[in-house]
Amino acid sequence: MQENLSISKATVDRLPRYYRCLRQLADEDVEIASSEELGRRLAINPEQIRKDLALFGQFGKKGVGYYVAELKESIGSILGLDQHWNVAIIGMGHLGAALANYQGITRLGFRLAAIFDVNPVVIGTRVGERRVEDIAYLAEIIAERDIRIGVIAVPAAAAQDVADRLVAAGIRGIWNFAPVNLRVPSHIPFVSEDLSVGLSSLSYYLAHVSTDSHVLSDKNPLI
Amino acid sequence: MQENLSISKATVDRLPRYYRCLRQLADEDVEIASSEELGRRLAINPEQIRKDLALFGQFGKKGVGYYVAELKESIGSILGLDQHWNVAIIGMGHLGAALANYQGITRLGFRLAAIFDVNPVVIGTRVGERRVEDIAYLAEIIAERDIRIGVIAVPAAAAQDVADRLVAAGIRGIWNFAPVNLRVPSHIPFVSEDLSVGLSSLSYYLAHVSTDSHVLSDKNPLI
DNA sequence: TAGATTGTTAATCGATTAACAATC
DNA sequence: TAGATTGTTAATCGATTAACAATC
Repeated sequence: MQENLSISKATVDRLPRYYRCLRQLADEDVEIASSEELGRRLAINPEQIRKDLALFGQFGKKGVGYYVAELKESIGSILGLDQHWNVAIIGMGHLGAALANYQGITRLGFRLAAIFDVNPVVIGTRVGERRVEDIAYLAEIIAERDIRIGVIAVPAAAAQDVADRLVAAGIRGIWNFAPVNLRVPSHIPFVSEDLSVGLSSLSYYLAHVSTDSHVLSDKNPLI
Repeated sequence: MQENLSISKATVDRLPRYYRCLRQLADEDVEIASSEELGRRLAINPEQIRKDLALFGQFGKKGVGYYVAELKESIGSILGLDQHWNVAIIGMGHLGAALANYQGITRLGFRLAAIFDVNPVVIGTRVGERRVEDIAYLAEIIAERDIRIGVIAVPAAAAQDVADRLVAAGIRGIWNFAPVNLRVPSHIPFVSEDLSVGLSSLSYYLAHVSTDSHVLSDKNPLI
């Protein structure tokens, strides 16, 4: 894990996909996989995969391939998934509820350590194994429970304020679902999921695929 | 909108962001915006924006900038948002419910025309203005109501089957939320939203930012 | 061993940024 | 007009693909 040069965002975005694929392979009791096989499953060039992996070390065996279990562990550790960080979700609307129940978070090794809302009607209700807490105690609880990641699932208008409070409380990273361009100090990594981008770009391809069929013809540009 | 050459995925992914920004500007009653101003708001280079827009036509006025309302309409039309396509959501778990209540879908001009599930307990219940229908009638209803986009919000294990049925029913595009690599005929555009990718890459930056702070230092690689 | 497949260097491709003439 | 800002061409940068020597 001793990379010394900057890893491109494109590579970082592929790592989770490698990880998921390796877990699936492990579930299927596949012990060894070549870059060729991984590439087939992920629709990614084998060369690309080998190049990405080589940035972090020598994980394969020439003439053999990659040991699935081993590589899975290595990538998990590169992604920091073995650190079991505590996560808080802020905003218990429909989306917040979906995220609180989202298996993926715990399956990746994160712990849902707190759920916050402003609405007195919602505060105190049970969501899964947790109880919704008053956002007034945000800072205290984040510090107390060593919460590292804040998930913003509040309406757009409240998002920047929540982000500011999270940063002030010492959060390490932000996963944002509000459709706004958050302003966050540059040392705090954050990822924004804007669902409308996905739907709009799908719409674009729908609007253009029928007339300009070559737009999508060769080399499917969608993931 | 008479582009004749393939537009890169990178550009298509930026269009929705331009669109959202223009709508915000319109809400603020801003009438004219330069590529400089748009760039500041979106953290995108002005040159990039001008280049992207120029691929579709000449929307700006030299020495002046872009007329917000006009450009908003143009980009909306490029994205196909003026077509008001009918959408169906398949799977009424937590995520499906969140999507059914997601304002973004209707705000972009899509119509939620059907909601499907397999579970007899869920079928018939109200979600917003619609009633959940039996997935057994998927094909008929898609044809009857001219539904163009299918949103897959079922568990991973069921996703490929649902995709196959959507395709057989004549769906035009698929918005997939199940964490699987769907196999879909190449003429059907689809976009997959894998939330675990976003969370994992955030985790990566968290795991590496403290020790290798230069990884994120200049030119924030996150959106 | 022979065949297969990695890790890595070199070549290509595409996307971003810079520069500037055109023009409002 | 002078100043500002677009549209577009050229230069740079980065990422992907191809090729192949190393080696299991």
